[in-house]
Order: sequence, then structure tokens, then C-alpha cells
Amino acid sequence: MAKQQPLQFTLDRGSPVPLYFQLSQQLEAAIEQGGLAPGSLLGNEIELAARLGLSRPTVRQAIQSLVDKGLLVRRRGVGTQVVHSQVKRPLELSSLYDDLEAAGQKPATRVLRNTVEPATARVAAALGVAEGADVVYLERLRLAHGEPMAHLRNHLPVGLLDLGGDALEGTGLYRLMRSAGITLHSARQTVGARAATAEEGERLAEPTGAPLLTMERTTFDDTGRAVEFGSHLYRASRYAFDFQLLVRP
Amino acid sequence: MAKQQPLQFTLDRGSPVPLYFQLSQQLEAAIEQGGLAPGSLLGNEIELAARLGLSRPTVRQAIQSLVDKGLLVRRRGVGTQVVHSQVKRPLELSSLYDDLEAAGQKPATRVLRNTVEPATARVAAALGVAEGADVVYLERLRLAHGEPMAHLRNHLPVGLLDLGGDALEGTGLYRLMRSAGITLHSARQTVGARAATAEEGERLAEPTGAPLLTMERTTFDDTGRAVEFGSHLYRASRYAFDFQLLVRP
DNA sequence: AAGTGGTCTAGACCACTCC
DNA sequence: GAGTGGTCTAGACCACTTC
Repeated sequence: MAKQQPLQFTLDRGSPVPLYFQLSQQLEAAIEQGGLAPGSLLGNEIELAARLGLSRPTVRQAIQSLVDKGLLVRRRGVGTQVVHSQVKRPLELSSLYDDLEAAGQKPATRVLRNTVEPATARVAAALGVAEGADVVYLERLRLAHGEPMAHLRNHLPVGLLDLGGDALEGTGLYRLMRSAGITLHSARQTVGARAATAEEGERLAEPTGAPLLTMERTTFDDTGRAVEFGSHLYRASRYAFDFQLLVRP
Repeated sequence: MAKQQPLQFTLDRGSPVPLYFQLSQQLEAAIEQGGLAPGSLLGNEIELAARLGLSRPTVRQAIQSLVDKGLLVRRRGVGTQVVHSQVKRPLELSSLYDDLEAAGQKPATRVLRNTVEPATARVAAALGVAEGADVVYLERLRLAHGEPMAHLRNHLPVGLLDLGGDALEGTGLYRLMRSAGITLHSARQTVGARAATAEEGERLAEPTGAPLLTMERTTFDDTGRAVEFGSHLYRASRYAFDFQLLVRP
């Protein structure tokens, strides 16, 4: 746990990028690339600030952002040290389309339905609209390598997104939302399992009674508005969910 | 979206509780209890600081902590407003025992095995120890109202926890860890489903072929060390997972 | 006693949004 | 142009850990 020899940091005061952000990015890069070994001490904030020509609060802000990401640990009276890494994966709102694409699975989408319908009680409660109010209803089959993977049913507030044309064929819903300027913030999910009915099995190329993963999800943007309610079925033989959870003390 | 009339805040400078924390707690309480309506503006930081006799950075720190929790949104040039609530559930590392207890289900645990064994390759990789090194192996049956709910298999580093006696009968693993001074930080999980084998079905009182939820989880403490690797089976007819995910931009 | 992070102050200037 | 949050400074004192 020896103290690290000084690393090089270059700060550009003319850049529109905040100084604390420039520093935290370079620190993060140093950690990722092994320039800062797990468990090693970072050196005290005051000296670091002096060396960089920054004020201590600015340096603290940079360090704090990495503490929030779980890359650093601060201990009063001890110092700031790099986490005993092991893993530091991104936690993200999993998008099935992106997941499949990242895995090289060549995803495709077959839109089965794209209509406007009155909200049922359940959909209304999830989206925070009046029961019977118009909502967009979307039904899709997600394929990978031409094989069905999941049956996706979504409800969205009307007017949120333009889902005309074949925008949905070549990408996922979340990516469409992001490019429409919607900032996704959080989602509440329930994941369960059940046996496939005959109809579900046929749709997903599974025998009746095969285990299916179920997911219900409500997604919220950064203003706390529900932007999507989904009710999905996945072939358990082909797919599992990967999550990273953080503990809030 | 009218500006709120001033709320009462009481700050105790003699308290060991930080001022920014006192403020953020009272703000959070006001939001939860409806004293601050969803969408309402908080009033600018400078005036709020002056009114409370605090410096602006201190007020900002209080507000920022609530922004991080998703209760407030800041917009430059606009102001800080309360999120259009809808939901603001806690995101937590779900503990099956606590979940069941909170649901009034009277959980119980039957410890099937509590031994020290050499780590398999998979366990060693998950816990970050050498293959073949000693690890604690724990096998439990979790019951609710006397009915089996889940079959839990855990591996832990040796020496981390004292699992002697019947400490495990009346509580969950996470609670034991917390009371041992371990600060849990994050967990990586994989959730899937499969059909029950004959043996699994018998153990969980499900017919062979019934859908079971599977979960694998590695849990890390705040120093980034893996403190637990679990491989669990749940009756899908009785249990589903509830998560809240946050989006990291 | 020495060194660390935790908190707090009282200012400053800038970038963005809205009218 | 007025008002907002975003960033930054140069200090200060305190609480905790370690020796």
C-alpha cells in the first residue's frame, strides 16, 4: 500500500470541460489502465491541489465523482485509495436490442402492432394517466439470428415519440427515446418466470410449458415522468438478465 | 409551477449532524409529505442560503444529494424543481429474508450445510481467491409460512463472518454482514429461469419441469472486495424479483 | 502529535434560459 | 436583460486514524 509516485495530469483551463471533470477523467483512465494499482493511496488532497494548481474543493469534486462510481474509497485519517477492483462494470438500463447487438447477435425486430388504445387500469396506473386515456400500444417480436428471443409489449404516452415508418425495425425503443431528447433516469422492474402457454410457445418457438422469463418495467425520465411501461416475455433458454445493483445506505 | 411559499427549516449548529445533511433531510421530508408539490420550484439557491444563514455551497450540497436520489431536478436558467414524483422507491440490494419479513411472510431458514471447502474455478473467479483455496460453503432452504420458497447456495471467503451457532436460522446473510461491520456496496446479478429437475422440484415442493427463477450474485463491499457469491433457485410461482435501476449518463 | 478527509464560508465569474 | 444554476477560489476549523 505504498504511496504512488506522482502521475501526470494535464489541465486545460481554456476548455469548456470543467476542471474537476478533466481531472476525474484522467484519474479514471489511470485506474482503468493500471497506472494506479488497486489499494494504492492517492496522496492527500491538499498536496494534490497544490501540485495541480487547483483549489481543494475542485480536487475533492473530482475525487468524489469517482467515489460515487465505486472506483475510490475515502477513509478519514487514512487517505483515498483505489478500490480492490475485481469488477467495475457499468450499471445501465439494459436494452435488449443493444445487449444483443453488443453480443454480436444481429438483432432484428418484427413490429406486430403499433396502435393507439385506451389505457387499462394497470397501464394507466403505471404511466400516471387517466384510465381510458389514449396511449400508444406497441407489440414486437425481437429476433436474433432470425430466431425469436422475446415478445415485447409496450405502452407509451401519446405524443412522446414519433414511431411512424420503420424506425422501430432497426433499433431499440430506448435509443429512439434518447435521440428524441428524452433523458432516461431510472426504471422499476419486476422479473419472474412462468410456463409458456400454447400460444406463447408458438410465438417464441418453445414447447408449451417451457420456462419463460417475464419482465414488467416502468421507465422514468429525469423529471420523474413515466415514459414507458413494458410487459415482456423472454425465452429462458436463450436469455438471462444481467444487473448491477448499488447499495444506498 | 408556482413558486412555493417559504417552508420552515430548523438547523442546529451544535449538532454533530452536518448542516447540509440536516437541510437535505428536511427537504426530503417536505417532498415526501407533500409540503413541496411535484413540479414546484424550490426557489433560488442564493436566496435560500441567505434565508437559512448558510453559504451557497452548503445549500448546493444539500440539494445535490437529493438530485442524486432523483427527488429534485436542476435546470440551468430555470431553477430547481421537485420531480413529478410517481414513484421514488428505494433501490436496495434485495435480501430475500428482509423482503419476506417486510411482506409479513414470517420467513425461516433451514441450514442444510455449513462447511469449508476448496473453491471451484467458478467460485474462485467470483470471489477473487485462488482455485482450491478454502471458502465457506453454505446451503440453506428459505421458508415462508412453513412453505419452501428458495434454495440458497453461498460461498464466502473464510474468516469474514462467524457463522457458528444458529445465527443463520433467524436472519439473512446480509444483515449478518452489516452487523459484522461490512459495508456492502454493490452486487452483480444474473437472473434467468429454467425447468425444475426432479431433485430440485422435490426440495422446493414443485413438480418436475415447473419453472424456477435462477439467480447468481456476487456482492462487493466498499473496498471492492467480493464478500459473497450466491447461486440461488426460487419458486417462480411464489416469488419475483423487484429492482430499481438507475441510468448512468 | 501529525496527517488525513469532512465540513463550511464568502465571495467571484460564467453559461444558459426566458422574456 | 434578468435570473438561474455551474464552476471555481483561498482560505478555515473540526473529527478521525495512526503512531
